[in-house]
Amino acid sequence: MGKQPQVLDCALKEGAYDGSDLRTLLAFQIYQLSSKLAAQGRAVLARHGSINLPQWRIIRVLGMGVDNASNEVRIAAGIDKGQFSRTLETLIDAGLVRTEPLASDRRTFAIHLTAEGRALHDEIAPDLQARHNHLLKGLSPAQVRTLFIVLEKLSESAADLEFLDAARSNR
Amino acid sequence: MGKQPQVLDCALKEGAYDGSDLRTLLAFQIYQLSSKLAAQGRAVLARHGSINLPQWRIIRVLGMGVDNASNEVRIAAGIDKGQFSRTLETLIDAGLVRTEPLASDRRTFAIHLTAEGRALHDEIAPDLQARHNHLLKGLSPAQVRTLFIVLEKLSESAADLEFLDAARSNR
DNA sequence: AAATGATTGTTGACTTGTCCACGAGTCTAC
DNA sequence: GTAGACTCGTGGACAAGTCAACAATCATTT
Repeated sequence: MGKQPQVLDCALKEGAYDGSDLRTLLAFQIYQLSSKLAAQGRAVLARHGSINLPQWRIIRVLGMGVDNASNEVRIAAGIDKGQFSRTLETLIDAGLVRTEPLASDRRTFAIHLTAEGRALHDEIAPDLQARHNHLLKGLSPAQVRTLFIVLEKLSESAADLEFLDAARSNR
Repeated sequence: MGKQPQVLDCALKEGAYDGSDLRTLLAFQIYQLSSKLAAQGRAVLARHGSINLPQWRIIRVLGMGVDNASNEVRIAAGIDKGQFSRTLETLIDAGLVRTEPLASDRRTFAIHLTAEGRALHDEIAPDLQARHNHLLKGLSPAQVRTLFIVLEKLSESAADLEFLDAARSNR
């Protein structure tokens, strides 16, 4: 492991996070981390049968009781409308969720975990909790707190393109 | 924007980053951020013609002069072997890169940006630099430094499954 | 020198993600 | 009450990503 420095080496001095090195290209690094986490997540799920990541993301949202209205669940899961529709269909076919119409808005419906879906959620969640703990164990409490604050800010900055217009008008 | 708190609210007290709330599920948050950054990146690239994100990732690695050997470029770009092969083919067809055999290892080859590829890189890079700066502008220098240190640690933790065995043996 | 194991790139097959059109339904303005 | 704008879900089409088999090549072991 001597070949893999634990922290960015001193060639990257404080302030030198300007993207001039691949390791400081934020979008690049987030993409690579996301891919690795997805592969790790798939390996965990593979030990619990054939459920896939999109399906788990929906089960997780339902299991946490965030909301049951279809559009709210989809938004919380962060999934495209078309993909959500198709993935939900596979969960219904597998008997893991059931839906019921919403009287308040006939375009939408409520989604609930079935007993089987709840059981699968409760079976898988501990392993993903262990993964979560594993990811955080090398970080100090202050680093963890900063990380989540920063992720929230980045999520907002990632939602707009105003920087392009600013760049264009500064020429 | 009042509906979108700038920082995690006080329901998430220090230490409460255990994944019990969707906002503290690290893999989930990284996945959502990565998707948003990809969409933002596609919007930026769309202003420069028809190049796509996988192609840009390769051009960026070549433009930064990290390496030219095919496998090293692929690893640096973080792309699957099959996808890399296909994406490289589209870059060659578009006249943006050229390859030449490597005498030292006849399995591999060197990849170079053509003049046209270099010009495209130089045209696009400022907009993505502006995006990078936009992402970091709401963060303090200390937060930025912590972020990159943490991303590196997470990248390592994301590469193994030892936590599963540890969890199983603790039962 | 030959056998064996590992690496690298291509290709096929499939999964997952994105984009869009459309229809049904809701909301708002008049 | 109606028209127009907008939302929500489905399905089609395509792009992007993953997985694996195979062949050629290199490295290691015998």
